[in-house]
Amino acid sequence: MTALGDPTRRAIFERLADGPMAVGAIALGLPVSRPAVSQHLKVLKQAGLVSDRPVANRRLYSLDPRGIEEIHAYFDRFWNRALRAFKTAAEQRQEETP
Amino acid sequence: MTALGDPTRRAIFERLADGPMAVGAIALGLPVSRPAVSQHLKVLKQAGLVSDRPVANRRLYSLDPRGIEEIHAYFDRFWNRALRAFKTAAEQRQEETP
DNA sequence: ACTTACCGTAAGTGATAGCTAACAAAGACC
DNA sequence: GGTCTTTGTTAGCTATCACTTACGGTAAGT
Repeated sequence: MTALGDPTRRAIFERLADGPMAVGAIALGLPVSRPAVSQHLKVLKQAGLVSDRPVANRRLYSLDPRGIEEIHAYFDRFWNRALRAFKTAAEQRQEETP
Repeated sequence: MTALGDPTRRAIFERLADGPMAVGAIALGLPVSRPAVSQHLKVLKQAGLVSDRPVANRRLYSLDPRGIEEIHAYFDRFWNRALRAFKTAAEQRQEETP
């Protein structure tokens, strides 16, 4: 969650949604250097959001389903809790002004 | 999205999921000072994630449904895109090794 | 074996962000 | 009116972070 706070990291993350990519391909089209992308990928990997596998000369990075599922579930729970809070708040207001 | 990158801000955000709260009540129980909470709330408000209304001496902060819905929709789209990518990747692998 | 391509890591730098302390403003209560 | 409470704002400091440059390592191609 903290890993997605940086805009550049989100850009990388969204880019990977279309499929696996090599580091150089990601850096191309981003306004930062390739080592910067490497460091961001390291952070995303430690956060469990991406996974990498070596293929020939390069390393292909892909999204990690488990990390995404984790965030997805987190926001689902949160969304429900917020809805309950709104509901009870609405009920209380209705009791105040009958 | 960037607003939820900070852990303290997420703590405030999760705290507000149980219902509206005043600034002092939020600061109580957090390891930061009250002005820090005020600044975080300002950021969250500018991000459209919380809304405030004055009640007597204090200001009650609540979650903004629109902001939450926005993030929820974002992750839903992202989740679907990622699933499509995984599906096509699996199909390609199956073609490679028949 | 040599070169080229691709990637990770270390060191260093500039900037941003979060925090505290101090002050100012507005309402409630005597 | 005076005091207390609650909150927003500012200045200043510190630490963290994102970035670039430079280097080393590995695999493919000649």
